[in-house]
Amino acid sequence: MSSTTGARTGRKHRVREEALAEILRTGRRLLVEEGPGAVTLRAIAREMGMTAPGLYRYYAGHRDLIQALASSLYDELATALAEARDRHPAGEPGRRLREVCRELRRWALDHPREFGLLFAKPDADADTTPGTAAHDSSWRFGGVVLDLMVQLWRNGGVQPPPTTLDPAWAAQLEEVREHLSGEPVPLDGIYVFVACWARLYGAVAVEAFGHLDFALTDPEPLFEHTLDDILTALGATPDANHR
Amino acid sequence: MSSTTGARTGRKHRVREEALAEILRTGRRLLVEEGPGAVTLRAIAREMGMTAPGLYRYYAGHRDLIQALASSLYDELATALAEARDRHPAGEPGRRLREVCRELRRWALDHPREFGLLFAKPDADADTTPGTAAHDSSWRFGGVVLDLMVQLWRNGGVQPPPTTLDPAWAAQLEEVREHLSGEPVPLDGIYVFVACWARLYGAVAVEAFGHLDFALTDPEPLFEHTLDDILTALGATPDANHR
DNA sequence: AGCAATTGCTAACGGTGTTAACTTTCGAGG
DNA sequence: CCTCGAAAGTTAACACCGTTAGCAATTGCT
Repeated sequence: MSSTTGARTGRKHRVREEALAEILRTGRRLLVEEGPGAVTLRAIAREMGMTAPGLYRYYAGHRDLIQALASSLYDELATALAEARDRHPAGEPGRRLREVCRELRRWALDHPREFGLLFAKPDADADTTPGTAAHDSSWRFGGVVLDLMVQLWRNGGVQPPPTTLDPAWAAQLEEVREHLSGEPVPLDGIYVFVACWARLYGAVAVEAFGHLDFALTDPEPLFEHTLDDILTALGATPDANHR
Repeated sequence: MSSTTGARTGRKHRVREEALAEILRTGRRLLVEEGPGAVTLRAIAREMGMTAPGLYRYYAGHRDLIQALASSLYDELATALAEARDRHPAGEPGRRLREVCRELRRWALDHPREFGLLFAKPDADADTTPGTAAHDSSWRFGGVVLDLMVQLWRNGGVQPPPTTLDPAWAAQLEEVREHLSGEPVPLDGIYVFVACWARLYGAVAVEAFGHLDFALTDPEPLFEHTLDDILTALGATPDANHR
C-alpha cells in the first residue's frame, strides 16, 4: 500500500466518478420517464452505449445501484430544503421551517416517482440499518427540518407533549438528540419534533401518492392548514405564517 | 345466446371462482413470504402445480392479477374495519371511530407488505380511474371511516374548517357527498372529514413504512395522541376516548 | 518497456411476461 | 348415445431481465 491509494484525486478517479454519476442520471431518467419497473441494468447500459455487465465495474448489482440512486435523491432533496431555508432570514426560524415544509411538498409533487422510491423503499429493511449511504442521506434530509425545530425550541413556546414520556422511549430519543447540532434539547422537545415530523411526512406522502385525488383537485389549502397546526405546536410566532 | 349465459351459478362457475381465489391466495402468500418481487406469474403457477400461460385463462396478465390482488386486499381491510366497528355500540360513534382507526393501524402493521401494495401502488394512475374494481374496493375501505364521521357530525360538534371553502373544491366534494349514506352533510363537514382522513392515513403510512424507526421503538402512544386530535376535531365526546 | 490494474466485451445460465398453437376434458343438445 | 364446441391446460418460442465467467484492450505507474 503505497501510491495508488494515496493518489488523492487523479484524473482517473474523476472520470470514474463521472461514470458513477452518469449511471445514476440515466437510471433516474428512466425512472421518471418510464416508471420504476424500467430502471434496469440492461436499459441503463443500453442508454449509455454499453452492455449490462460493464455496469458491475461501478455498482455491485441492481440492488446497490437502486440504493445509490435513492441516496443521491435524498441528497438532492436535502439540498433543495437547505436552499429553501437559506432564502429566508435566520432570525425567523418559524418562517424558515414553513418554507422548508412547502419545499418538501413541492419536491414530492414535482418528482412523484423519485419520492415514491424514497418513501416506499423496494424491500424495506435496507434504510434504517446504519452504515448504509442511504441511512446517512436520509438523516441529512430530515436533519434540515429537525434542526429548524431545534431553533424554534430555543425561541421557546414549544408545547409540551400531552402525556409523560414512556421511559422506553428515552433511550432512542437520546440517540436522536445526538444527531442534532448545538446545545442539548430536552427529550420532551424531541418527542414533539418527532410527532411534527411524522405529521408532515405523512401529509406529503398521502398527497404525493394520490390518495386525496378522490376528493380534492388541489390539496394545497389543506396542506397549509396542516402547516399552521405544526408551527403552532412548535410555538412559532403566528406572524411568521402565510408567507 | 340462450342457455350458457343464463346458467346462473353452475358448478363450473363455482370451480372457476375457486381457481380465481386460489391464484390470489397463492400470490398473497408469495407477497408476504418473499416480498413484492416474488409475486410472479410463473411462481404462482409453480406453486399451484401448473404452468404460467394457464393463468391467462383467469387473469389478463401480471398487471391485472396484481390489481385483483390489491382489490381483494382492500375488501379484506374494509371487512376488518367493519367488524371492529360492530364490536362496539352504535350509540357511541366516537368510540366506534376510535376502534376502527386502531384496527386500520393494526392491520397495516400486521400486514406491512399488503399495506405497501395498497398505499404505494406499483405504477399509480390505475387506482383513481373509476370503473376499476380497485377503485370501488378502496371506496368500500374508506367508506367505513367516512360513514362514522358522518354519524359523528350528526351528533354535532364538528369543528368548522379554519377558512372558507375554495369554490373549486365544491364540485368534487359534492361527488364525495354522494358516496355517503343518509341525509346530506354540508360541504364544510366533508372538508373536515377529508382532512381527518388524510391525517389518519398519513400517520398509519409513515409508521407502516418504517419512517419512525429512527426515533421510536413503539410509536403507539404517538398514534393515540393523533387519534385524540382527530376525534376532537370531529367533536367526539371525550369520554369515548381511551378504551 | 513492461507490468498490473481498470474497463469493457461476449457468451452463457436461469428466471420473467407474453403469445401462438396444440391437446384434452367435459358439459350440453340433437 | 353421440357429437360438437367451449373451457382449461399444455409445450414451444420470443424478448427481456440480473448475474457470472472468461477474455481482450486500454491505461497508468514504475
